[in-house]
Amino acid sequence: MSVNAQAQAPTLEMVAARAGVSRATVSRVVNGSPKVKPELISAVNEAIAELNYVPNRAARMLASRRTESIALVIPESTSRVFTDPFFASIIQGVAMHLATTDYTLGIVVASEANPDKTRRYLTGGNIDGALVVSHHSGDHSYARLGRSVPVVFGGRPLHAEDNDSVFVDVDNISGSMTATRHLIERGRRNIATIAGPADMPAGFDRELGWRRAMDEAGFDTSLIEWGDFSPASGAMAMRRLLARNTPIDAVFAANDQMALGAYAVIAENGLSIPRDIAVVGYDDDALGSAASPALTTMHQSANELGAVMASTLVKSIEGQDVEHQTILQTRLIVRGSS
Amino acid sequence: MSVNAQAQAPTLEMVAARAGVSRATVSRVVNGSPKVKPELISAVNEAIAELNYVPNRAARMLASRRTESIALVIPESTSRVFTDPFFASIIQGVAMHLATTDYTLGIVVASEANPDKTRRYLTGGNIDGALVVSHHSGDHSYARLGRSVPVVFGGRPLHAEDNDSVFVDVDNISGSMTATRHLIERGRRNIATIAGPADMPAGFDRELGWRRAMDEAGFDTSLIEWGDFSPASGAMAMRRLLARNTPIDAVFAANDQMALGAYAVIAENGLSIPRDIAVVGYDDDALGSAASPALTTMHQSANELGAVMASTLVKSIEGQDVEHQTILQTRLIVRGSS
DNA sequence: ACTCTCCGTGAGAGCGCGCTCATTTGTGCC
DNA sequence: GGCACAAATGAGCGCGCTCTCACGGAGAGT
Repeated sequence: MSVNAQAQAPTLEMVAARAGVSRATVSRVVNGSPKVKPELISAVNEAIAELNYVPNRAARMLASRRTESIALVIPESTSRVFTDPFFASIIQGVAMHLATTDYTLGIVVASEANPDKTRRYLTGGNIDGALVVSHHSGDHSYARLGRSVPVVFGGRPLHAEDNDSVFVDVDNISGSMTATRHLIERGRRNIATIAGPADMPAGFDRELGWRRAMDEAGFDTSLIEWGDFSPASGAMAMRRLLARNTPIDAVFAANDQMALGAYAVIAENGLSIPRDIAVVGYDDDALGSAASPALTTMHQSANELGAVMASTLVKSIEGQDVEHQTILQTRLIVRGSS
Repeated sequence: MSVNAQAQAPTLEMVAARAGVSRATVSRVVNGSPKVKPELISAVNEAIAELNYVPNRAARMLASRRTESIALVIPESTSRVFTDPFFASIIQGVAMHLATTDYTLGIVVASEANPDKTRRYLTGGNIDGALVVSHHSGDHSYARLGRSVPVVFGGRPLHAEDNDSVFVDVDNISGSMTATRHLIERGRRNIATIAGPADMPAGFDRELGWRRAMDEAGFDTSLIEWGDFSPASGAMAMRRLLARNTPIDAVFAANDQMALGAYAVIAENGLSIPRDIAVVGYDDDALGSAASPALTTMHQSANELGAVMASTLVKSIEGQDVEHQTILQTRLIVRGSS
């Protein structure tokens, strides 16, 4: 297969000849310049339609020095990037927003062989802007990138001096406070948490929110075990919590997957949700609503995060003013498990 | 923010001057031409390193008439494309493969305002190849696209005359036969299915596989209800099945989400999995393994599908011979629910 | 020793478009 | 009716690169 005929794609020149005008005029029409006679506009448009003309992206980039493309930089191991549903949603969200624009998306996994080449690519005029997302809040090594090209970060910067960089984040701290307070309002007192890794903002902040809400209420914060956000790790953490032989009447898990991992262990131990132990998760995964009982959770959308980041970046590329910080709110979804 | 300095990115010309050679030689080195004196190669490489040179993508595209970018065309409504985890995984899989190449990904949602413009874009020399994925097997309206540019389809083509097109598919039929036979081997006889929509290949084929396996064993195929792949629809389908008051000792659900929806209903009715009703799902969702009991399922990966499609397309763009049909195998994962 | 071949290199012509600047055409005013 | 001025259009250069082709020099053959 694939002799890739490709014929001869129509060019500006051909359209111009057909419409009886100059290239410049066609270019003006294509780019919506206001100062072209209406009759010429329609003549050109006709020619465009007849020839099935579409501007050549490469030529346009070269001439205008704008690439209409942005990079999504993910400083994580390749395998991680491409197995984690969080990143899948981010990518989807970014792609979703860009679909409404003329921008194109390139994905860069930064831990690739040649880190320098990555940086050169990013600063070498191949992209109009970059999105940087990582699970690890420490990784703001791309902060300097912002000097040569607009950058939007996903996740709060770790260092104070980064406060001139633009970022979008989900409000993990107040989200987990909300979740924990909800359990407290339900009359629970011995509220455990299955936390995520402390070196990820989502892990660290959600643990922090739980601590704050517990402190606020004057409750003990020793009931904590850590997982890695996988269902299996949630199950193991739950097992360790129960093994303490301390009263536990509620669990706040840092994500739904761990919460559902805990479900199984709670059931194994002959306990009932929510009667004996109330459970609240985080993320509003599709399956939380299908679990039995349906899982109470905090709704947040990586999808939305990606879309907002993309939209912020595009605005900033186009010279509009943008918020330096955008915090996406999460909301509590109460279901049967609490 | 964003005064976008962008300085002056080094050009081929500058590298040439610095290395004391001509542009052509630098170009040869950059593109790995075999016929350049070793000493010049290293001189050029030095200059490249010193200047931090990276080739300008746009210029390269223009001159070489190769864009190094491919389109992922998804003829579905925008909202569908960007909420369905199936597509997220496909995108991720494609991106994963392309990350190992120099290709860039553009996503096109075909139901956009201007279908003609989409087609013109695809045939207008803006991409080197296209990937077409849809849930709806009927949608091979892009078959003709293959004449101007290499195309790889996700999913089996519906029409026989399409058999010269290249596609990659997961083996839904034999996968669901395997799942059903597994239940039969476990001694189940009244095996129901919760099928997916018949206008999607995944729905249609998985239903077909169940029928074949049931026919093969001489069992009755009347125990069928349809859902839309969502957990809620699985629950409703299960409810309808139970309402028939016919003996049911197993359920094969066309995906894990519906299977887990059924879990809840089975529990509500005081039945036990797998003692009273064995359950098998499809897809190997992360949560299936965390459910209680863990869900037996068919493993398949949209991620892999995307990666294989991308790899096939790139090969075909580069003139290599490719399989016209690639069928990805699925495998049974036996867990506690059967 | 002279020509022939071949390999490595350089010169230069585009690729299709945007944009500046000169030119043409049209309009209003004295 | 002639002039100034504005608006609309066209001519042409250059973006950074690839690629063809011509050229120079080294080795081989007669």
